[in-house]
Amino acid sequence: MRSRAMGTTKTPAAKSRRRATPRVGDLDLDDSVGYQVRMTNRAFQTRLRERIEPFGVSSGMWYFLRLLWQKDGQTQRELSRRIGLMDPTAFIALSSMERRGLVTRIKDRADRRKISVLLTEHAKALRDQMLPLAHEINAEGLRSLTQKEIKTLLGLLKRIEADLLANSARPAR
Amino acid sequence: MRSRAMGTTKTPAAKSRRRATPRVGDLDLDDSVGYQVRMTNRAFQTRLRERIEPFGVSSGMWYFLRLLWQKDGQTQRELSRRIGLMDPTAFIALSSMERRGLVTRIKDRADRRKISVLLTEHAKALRDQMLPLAHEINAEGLRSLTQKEIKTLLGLLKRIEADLLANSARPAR
DNA sequence: GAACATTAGTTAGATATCTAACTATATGCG
DNA sequence: CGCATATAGTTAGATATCTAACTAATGTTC
Repeated sequence: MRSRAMGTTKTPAAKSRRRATPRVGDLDLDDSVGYQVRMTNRAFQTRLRERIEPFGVSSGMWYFLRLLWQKDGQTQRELSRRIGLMDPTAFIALSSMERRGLVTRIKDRADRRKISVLLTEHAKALRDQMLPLAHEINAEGLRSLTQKEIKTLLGLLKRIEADLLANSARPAR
Repeated sequence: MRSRAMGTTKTPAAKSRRRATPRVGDLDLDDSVGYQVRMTNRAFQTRLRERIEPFGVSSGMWYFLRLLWQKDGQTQRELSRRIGLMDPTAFIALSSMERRGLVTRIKDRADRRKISVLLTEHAKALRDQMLPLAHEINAEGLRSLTQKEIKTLLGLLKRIEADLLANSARPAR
């Protein structure tokens, strides 16, 4: 367990000089939603990586595969927008996917700026093996939660995300 | 809005060839807790980065600062454990913090394997300016949530994290 | 007390992600 | 038409993070 109220107990090591700055709110990490979201995310990422690496798929490729399994032939821009990643990130992920033989990229002849991303037969075949993994990881992480709690959680997280993105300094992507 | 049920509606663009692989559970990203946690985390990270970069502090350094503001002079290992990062990650973060004049590192004379990390005066002075930022970001992200909802959220996230880490393939860190 | 095991830190190499700035193509408008 | 603007993709460079393998110091055990 992470200790709480660390700021107020006088541990031996924290001795003498501690009175230069006044206590300012002190926000314990245990009570920080941002911190906890980060930790939970890392736990998910770690499990995901463990499961999918044996298939030669990295965690960065996973969400692209899932979108492409739903609808093949999307452009890089469409994919990056849907996943919520910046274009360069998508570019790198898709390049490495091409190198690993998961996708091919062909120029759109109607609009030559666009590039359609197409699954290879190999990547298509992975679908039935790999989609169940998503269920497994969810089952593992959510096994102690009721359906109702899951709905609540998703709702709360979406509200937070929306609120954070709402008054962005930047043009909201 | 991200579209749901994309796998079952026939969008014009999805035309002809779509019948190679059978439908297997299809898990929409909108309903995936893992995905949503990831998105919410990214939103937090982005806001955090915007706020703290002007102070010459990167998001990776932030959690170290917060721990050190609570208790100065911890070892790298203690810090990485508390934050939940691997040692090399902490090493890199602390090295860059040293380069930027936020911390100094001195060898423990009793146990010369250990290195104590100490805040510089500059980093100590940042505390009062920067801690309020954490409140601001929380306020921004959580403004539509009640205290009760926040408690619920934290509880659910911690349960998920614990469940995911519980039956880890690896020795649980 | 010498051999083995553990602990703290580090190095190396991979992936994931961002911002900023660039190229190429397409579109719109006077 | 021809220039200005917008869009799709790319490149460059920074940070964050991981695993694996290494060094150095300490602790343990017979």
